[in-house]
Amino acid sequence: MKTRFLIDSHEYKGQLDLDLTINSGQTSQPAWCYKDEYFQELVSVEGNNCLIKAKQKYKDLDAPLEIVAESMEDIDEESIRSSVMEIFGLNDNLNALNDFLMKDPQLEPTIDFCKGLRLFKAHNPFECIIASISSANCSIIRWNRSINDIKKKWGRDYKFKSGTFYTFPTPEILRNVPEHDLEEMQRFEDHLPNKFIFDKNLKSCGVGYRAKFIIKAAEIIENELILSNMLKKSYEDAFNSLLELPGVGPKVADCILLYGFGYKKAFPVDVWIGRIVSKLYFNGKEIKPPKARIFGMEQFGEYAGYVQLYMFHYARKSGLIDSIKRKNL
DNA sequence: ACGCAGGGCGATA
DNA sequence: TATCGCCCTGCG
Repeated sequence: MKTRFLIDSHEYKGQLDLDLTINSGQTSQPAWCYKDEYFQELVSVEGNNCLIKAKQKYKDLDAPLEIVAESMEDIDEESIRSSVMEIFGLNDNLNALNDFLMKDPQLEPTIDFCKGLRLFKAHNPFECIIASISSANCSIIRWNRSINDIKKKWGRDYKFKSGTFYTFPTPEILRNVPEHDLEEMQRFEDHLPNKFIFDKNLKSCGVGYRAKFIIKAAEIIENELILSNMLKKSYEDAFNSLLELPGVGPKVADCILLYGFGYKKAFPVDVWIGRIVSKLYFNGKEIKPPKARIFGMEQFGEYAGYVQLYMFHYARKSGLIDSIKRKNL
């Protein structure tokens, strides 16, 4: 089945910069592959895997969003549309957000730098959890590569004209993956082919010491059905239950809640957000992450997630980041 | 080359 | 309860 439709800018509130949204390094999933003018990714819609291709028809933040969807099964166009709206944050009212930002002199300057920037929501919450664990103490390109490696090695492959795409493996698959090459080798016992290359273990995906966290987290998630219960929980309960997962501390938990489950009041504080908050709201006096998190949640309320996204992008683009290298805070 | 950045964890006081 | 050294890899 192949479906093509448009989402017009009057169907959502505010603008959309698709490129910026996909490539702003949000900890939900790796950036979508860009090919033949479309951003492309394999997404599960109503349990069917479906290639979604997205582009803005012309270079304008109010341009209609063109969607092409390809799948084996027939999938209701409305379902695809609502998945796309969710993934690209099109249900968020950026006009209201701008009104909020405008009232705060520290945030008002972010508006010009972040036009059309939306929360890039995870299409697969489990992938988002593993991506967030992988992202700890790690650069964006590195965890992006790790997640793509994991998909290639243990996901199901789907071939389309524009290339081969992979699902993210389920928790039951990932929990059984060898942690390192030694373990991979041991599983072959004495059937080891000569000249064998050990590249189907977690460490070979560049996740480093996080490999055991990932395997253990996959095991806990499979056993305890964290995913389906998550949305019924209050933010605080969901936060605390995520902290039970190995490799998940406050920052990673907030990323999972924000990008994976849509809790917009989450305010993930990494070193940069910590420094930016210190600079903008505490005269440069160093505020430690736990305090910065509470401050952000109280100060920005339901907009906290967006404020965090906008602050970081603004700081990168405006040169603020260069001026807050720790020494001259 | 080689030292540092990045978040979480477990040990320390 | 706060602080510190370590985990792994890419980059300057």
